Amino acid sequence: MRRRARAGNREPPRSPGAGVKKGAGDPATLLLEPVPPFDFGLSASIFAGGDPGIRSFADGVFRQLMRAGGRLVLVTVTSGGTVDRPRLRVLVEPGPLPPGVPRQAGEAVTRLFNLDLDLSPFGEAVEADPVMSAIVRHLRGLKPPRTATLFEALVDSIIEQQISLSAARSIEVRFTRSFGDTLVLEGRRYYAFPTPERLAGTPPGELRATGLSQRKAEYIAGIARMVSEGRLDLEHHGPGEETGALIRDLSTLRGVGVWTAELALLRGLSRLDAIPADDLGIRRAITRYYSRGSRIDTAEARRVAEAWGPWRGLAAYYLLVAERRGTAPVAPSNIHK
DNA sequence: TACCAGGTAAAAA
DNA sequence: TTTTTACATGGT
Repeated sequence: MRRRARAGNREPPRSPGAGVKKGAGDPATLLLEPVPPFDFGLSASIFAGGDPGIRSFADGVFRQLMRAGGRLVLVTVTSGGTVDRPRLRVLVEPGPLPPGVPRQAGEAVTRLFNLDLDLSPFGEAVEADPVMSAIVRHLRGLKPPRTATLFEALVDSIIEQQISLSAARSIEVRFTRSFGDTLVLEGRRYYAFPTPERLAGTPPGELRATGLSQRKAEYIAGIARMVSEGRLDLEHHGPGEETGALIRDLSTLRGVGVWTAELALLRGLSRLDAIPADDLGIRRAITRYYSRGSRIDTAEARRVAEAWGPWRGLAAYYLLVAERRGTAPVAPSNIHK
């Protein structure tokens, strides 16, 4: 049973600085209480340097255009708490907002930052692994972000196939700026991730113009068509469905191999037991922290990941973040099997 | 300049 | 059935 991040909108209406502020034309402010421990600055740092029109984190302020209650809203998130008593302040614009929209925006932010996730069993599960334990202590309160939809995670993962992350990022920016719905606020234009409907109706040449290969454009258009025509439902999966079964289901889609399915489930559904073990970046990170030799192969990566149990995908994310931040590995000689 | 980078499907052997 | 190839962009 997981505790839930609570929207702190239960304050009396006559108290204007807390809870949801209601008023004609006004934006709304929410207070969220993430399940501790949660380090907002650390968790959001993955978004630093992003396109300010799409998703950004700078000077402690996160901003993104999201869908809530059927409309586009700009959410601005800042931290007002500590790692052990985390609080997030969420500004939802523009007003006036129909009833229910602020609450749904809060749920979208909760999903995006995985605020309901309880990290404590993860730390306990890797206690016997001195390498991972040291990283977990170092990155205490780090939660992996999620995408708003599984569709978004799937499309991003397809774009990221084979090419470098920096190449993929620039294509993703052009892709979202080209086909995403937009909102203009205070003279700035913001872009939401493109919908299946929009992508299904986009000529292949326009998709390719963002830098996608012919193949990837076909994969994305094909999946977008299936979703928009109701032949594929990515967003209503059975919560009891096993990750392995979901990987097999997604892998039947053209353009989706095991790597893509695992990455999409990790980022889109927060299936933290999914690990794209043949991923070059993950193999490099495991090599760095667990072997120090030349890059290990997929089978060896999966063998190392076994020790992390159902948290193997989250553990891989911790490795990647640790590597990015230059966290020094503890000596592998301390590892006892 | 050439090669590699968070793969995949289709062609060729 | 197994192996090889084409593909797109950005960094080195």
